[in-house]
Amino acid sequence: MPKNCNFIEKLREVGLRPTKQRIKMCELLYSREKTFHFTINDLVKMISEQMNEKISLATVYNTVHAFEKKGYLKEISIDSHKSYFDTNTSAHHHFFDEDTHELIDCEESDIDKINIRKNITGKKINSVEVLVRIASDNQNQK
Amino acid sequence: MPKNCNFIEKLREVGLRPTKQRIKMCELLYSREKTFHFTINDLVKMISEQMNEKISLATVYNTVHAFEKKGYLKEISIDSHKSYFDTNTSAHHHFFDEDTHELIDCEESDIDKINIRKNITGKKINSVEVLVRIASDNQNQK
DNA sequence: AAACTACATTATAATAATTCTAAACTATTG
DNA sequence: CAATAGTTTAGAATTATTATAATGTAGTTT
Ligand SMILES: [Mn+2]
Ligand SMILES: [Mn+2]
Ligand SMILES: [Zn+2]
Ligand SMILES: [Zn+2]
Repeated sequence: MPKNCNFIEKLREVGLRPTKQRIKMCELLYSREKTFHFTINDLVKMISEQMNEKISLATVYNTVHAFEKKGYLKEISIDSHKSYFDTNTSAHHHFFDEDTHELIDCEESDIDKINIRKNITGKKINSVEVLVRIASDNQNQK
Repeated sequence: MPKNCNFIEKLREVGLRPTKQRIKMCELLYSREKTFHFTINDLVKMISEQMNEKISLATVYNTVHAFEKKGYLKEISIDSHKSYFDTNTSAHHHFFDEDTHELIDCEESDIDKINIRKNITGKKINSVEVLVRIASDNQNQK
């Protein structure tokens, strides 16, 4: 997604009508310097706090899924009780903090390229992603 | 989990009362040669098909979570729309077939040991697991 | 072995997350 | 400025999961 952005054009490019609601959501999701992770709940809060107008919950779901389908968002399944989305849509690795339930992106350089030796006939590999579960190290307290 | 098994003893060992329902579920889950993956729905079907008596849905949930807490089952989050459990409770890697939504265990030898170069202060690594998403290779059709 | 107690099971209700519905609205096309 | 196809909306419906509270049972005590 671009930086300063003509979101209207970006939406048109993939065949999504640039409605008021979609443009607002683009602004919230893609105006930051860094990509980030959020839940639908987070996003609804962001919208109601930072926007004057309301967006129907159904539209938030619709729009998130429309963006996901168009490759503007990626769904991350880590915690079966919570569904995360990621504005970084490339295949990448994550740390998941089991204390805080925080998702942290892993830099390319933090993990060596992974070699899959098994070949499943008729199937191609779409992505290879690592999940590193972390938690506070209580061993370490002196 | 053992092979031929005194499930009663196994349950007692971890402080779970060996009730009729729990023993039945142990039989379904731990009498097979190979470990396997299932959803709550799968399990409910298995129970109603292979058992003469019924088990309340609440008990299925309670028992699965009791087993999970005691380390007899592991929850696998891969698809936010479905919650999988695994009778293989060790940390291990998976293939996920995006066509069939099938989870396949990855042998130890199929992926090299993963080296995490990033260190997050105050946090220890609990597990490192790889998810390889696969799908049918349509390129390959002649 | 009867009684006791703590824990477990059950049917059902409640909750939470997500999707559906159908009417009202709006961006785009001609 | 129609006409049209796609979109938003409030609210209903659906689904998965958890809570409730009455009943039942395993393990222990007498
Ligand atoms: Mn989705
Ligand atoms: Mn769980
Ligand atoms: Zn990420
Ligand atoms: Zn597995």
